[in-house]
Amino acid sequence: MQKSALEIYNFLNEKDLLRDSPKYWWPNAGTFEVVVGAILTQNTTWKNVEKSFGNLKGFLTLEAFCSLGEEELKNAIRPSGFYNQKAPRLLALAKNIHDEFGNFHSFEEQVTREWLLMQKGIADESADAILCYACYREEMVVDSYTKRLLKLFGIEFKRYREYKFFLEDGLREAFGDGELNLVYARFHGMIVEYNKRAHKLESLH
DNA sequence: GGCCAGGTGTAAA
DNA sequence: TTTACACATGGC
Repeated sequence: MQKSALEIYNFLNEKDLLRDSPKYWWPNAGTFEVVVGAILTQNTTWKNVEKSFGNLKGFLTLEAFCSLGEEELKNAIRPSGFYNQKAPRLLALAKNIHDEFGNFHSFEEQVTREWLLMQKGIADESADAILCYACYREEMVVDSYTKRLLKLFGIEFKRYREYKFFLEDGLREAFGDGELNLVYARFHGMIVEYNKRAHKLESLH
């Protein structure tokens, strides 16, 4: 029953789950928009994040985003919920990125996981989402879908990092260095798509 | 009408 | 360190 990370990867990879997705799965990978999306999607469906993005057209660069007022931002992100806490956290984060790194490109090259974890509103999962999909780092995201899927294979841990290392280490052996960022990015993407689909079809498996 | 969504911060034991 | 709870809209 217990499977390796590679076996789970292959199980998902056979299903062509990313057929309609971008290369890195997350929309507009490598842009500041990923940072905003990582916060907005916390305990929120992506559909509702897209509604907020629709209200933020023209403001999804670091510089433009910093020019938003708090009330203005709250209004725009209302569809994604928790807007009273997400708005100030997003503005503080954008301002800190600008003050610390100057522009998004420098942020992408220089930011560390530790720096992200110091920001209010960012914990393990959001930090890894930003590192993996905005900064192309070799960090794999673990979310509730991931834990749910691994449980189906009889795998359960207590801590976030145990899940993360189980998956990262298992794939590093199989793929080696070089394309690990892409492998991690797509692995997490497949896990999310599998759950979305499984939910729709009552039960796959 | 109730439950859940691509979580996080805080307070209290 | 662990647990409990607030945060909020929208879809089914």
